[in-house]
Amino acid sequence: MSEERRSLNFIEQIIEDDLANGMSKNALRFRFPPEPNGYLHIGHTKAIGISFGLGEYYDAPVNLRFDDTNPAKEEQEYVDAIKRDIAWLGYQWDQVLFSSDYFQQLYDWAIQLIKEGKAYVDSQSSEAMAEQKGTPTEPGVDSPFRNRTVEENLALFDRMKNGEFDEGEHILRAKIDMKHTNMLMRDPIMYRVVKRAHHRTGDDWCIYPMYDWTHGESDYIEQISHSLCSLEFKPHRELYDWFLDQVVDSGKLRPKQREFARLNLSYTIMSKRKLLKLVEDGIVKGWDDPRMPTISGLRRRGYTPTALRKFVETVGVAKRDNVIDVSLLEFCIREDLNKTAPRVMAVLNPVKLIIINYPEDKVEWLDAENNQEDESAGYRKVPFSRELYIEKEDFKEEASNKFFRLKLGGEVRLKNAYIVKAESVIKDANGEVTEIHCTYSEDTSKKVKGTLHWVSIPHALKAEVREYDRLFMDEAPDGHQDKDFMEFLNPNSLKTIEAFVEPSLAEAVIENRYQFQRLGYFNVDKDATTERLVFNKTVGLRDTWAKITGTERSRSKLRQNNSQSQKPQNSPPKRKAIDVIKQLGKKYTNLPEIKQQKVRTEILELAKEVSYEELEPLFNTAVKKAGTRIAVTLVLSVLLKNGFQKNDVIKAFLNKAKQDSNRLLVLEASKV
RNA sequence: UGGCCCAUGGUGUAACUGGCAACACGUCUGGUUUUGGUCCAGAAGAGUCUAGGUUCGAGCCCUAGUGGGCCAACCA
Repeated sequence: MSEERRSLNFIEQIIEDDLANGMSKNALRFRFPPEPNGYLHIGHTKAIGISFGLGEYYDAPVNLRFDDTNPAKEEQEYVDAIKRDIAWLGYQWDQVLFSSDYFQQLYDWAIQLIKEGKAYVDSQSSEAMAEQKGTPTEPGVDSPFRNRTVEENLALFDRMKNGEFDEGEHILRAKIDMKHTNMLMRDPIMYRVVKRAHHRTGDDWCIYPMYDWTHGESDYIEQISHSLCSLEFKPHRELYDWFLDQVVDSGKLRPKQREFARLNLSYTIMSKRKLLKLVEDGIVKGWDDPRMPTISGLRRRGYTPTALRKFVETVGVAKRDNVIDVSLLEFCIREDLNKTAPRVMAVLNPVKLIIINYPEDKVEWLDAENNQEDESAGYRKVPFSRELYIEKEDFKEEASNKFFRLKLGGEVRLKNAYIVKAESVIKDANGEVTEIHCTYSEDTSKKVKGTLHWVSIPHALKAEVREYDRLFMDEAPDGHQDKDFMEFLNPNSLKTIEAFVEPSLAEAVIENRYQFQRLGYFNVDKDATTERLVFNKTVGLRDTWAKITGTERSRSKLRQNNSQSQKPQNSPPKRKAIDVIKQLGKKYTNLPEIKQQKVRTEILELAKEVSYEELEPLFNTAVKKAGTRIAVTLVLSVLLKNGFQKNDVIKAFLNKAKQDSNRLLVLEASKV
């Protein structure tokens, strides 16, 4: 974070206030607390960015704490993956810790609560407990076991711990208030019996603490100053504080939980459970499939830590529910790769181009700039010969002037090489062009409109290129109550292409990122071997040509259309009307009567062009901008123009006026 | 029917303790360019959910309403 900082978000504001109120800067300490039950995704990147970012900014320690209180779901594999991802993002944790480190302390505190009469063993079935818990609108009722004696509770809890009971027979609950408006405060469960080996503590325990009993106490043990989590934990805060109250020592720092809105990305799902299903059902090849929104998937896709961090920073921190458009993510990776990725030439959909006046056995090794955005990137050699591949889409026998590429009789520049002119074509039986015959000239100073990328056929390397499309067709695949997110799967999210690439790529190694010129950014997939190159398409270049032709599906255009259908653009006359209203309306009330007349006339003229459908929004604008009188005049004239009877109009008006209980409106309407 | 949270251009975030709404993405022009990329210049697009109130003045404060989210797992 730089000296010239953006405005503080609300969490930073809280911290600044704490600091101003006497908290020592040295007391600042944060934590990131994932449960090791899956891989981290782009949503976690935001949480990571917030806590670790704060750590970097304040030079405060950040713990990586695995919240591992449920042995049924957690695995070492996930612990390793999570560490790997965070490290890859470039963040440094202070300590790696586990909630399971605190099992003994938590147990001791639980005993203390039992002794204080603040916790009891309940022996009902989970169904019975659910029933007496009430609903958000109805209070719960006390458990019949709520008033067991301390001795009884102690004895039962001890036997729970010793494995004398099966899962579900008994649980330990905090004794708070079954009628509390916050459901979480209705005697929450602190411990349950789980007879499964824990990935770290093995069979040491058969009772495991619940999240609420664990989280705040763990923050307290670690002396976390600010415990930041996402919005859905807001209701837990009250309980977090209650549990803290039971153990906090006045001499020590008391952690504070604060909540921010989690990140949502359009066209993707962000739930570990659902992502797991994609993996288990074989929809994707694994957690790190390049189509996955996981950090490891994004990494394999070719995203960089820089881009991801920039993205999270740009997205900001607030409490409002949000859906970030994927185009922002794409912008961030393009911005980074544009500066850093070496350019190379690759042809994905080849057609032969033969230069008839170029000697058959001649080969020239031409200089090609690696990255014009980065002088230090230098040059490489690319071979040029009589027979080349170019993209099929780059040639048309005939085309309009807007088509800057190669057409019969037209000239085009071959990137890093010469200018060629298409003389004739050879077609197969289906009429498909199989060869384009050209002549070249060595004069490269000539101005031509188009530049094409190409590869020399005898020198080209074969490569597998994997192009990805979004995994889901719907903007919010898990946002439908009536439909399962799996229904929105895109059947064509992966396309595998056999491509030809320039020979310099023989040296490419896994995770190297390149720009295939005019095509997009690609990186070497981990499936690549010394014999076989495999590339993932990270993201395409911005493509204004695709937008113009509409040949290729342009996501931004689609999106634009979508948003337009949701909220139509103003028609030209309406826009004009609004403009006039804006300009004139402001001053209207201050104008002398004669000029007011003039303004009204003008508005009336305008109204003739406005359609009935556009009336209401226009009316609202008019009321705000120019006042009720103008608005009424305007509306009336539009209605009349559209063939309404004057009496009906006035009646409708009075109705509307009453409905909105707008006295002024009534007054004006009755005047007319 | 309860409690809590939220409400600013298409999207996301700003607007210091009230002073006529800014930045980024996206969109659209034009220019440069051996990438229809980058870069440069510019434009359109909200008057801050609604209605009241306080105030000389409200996106910021108050009240009511509307809309959305979260909360009834022996998950985290």
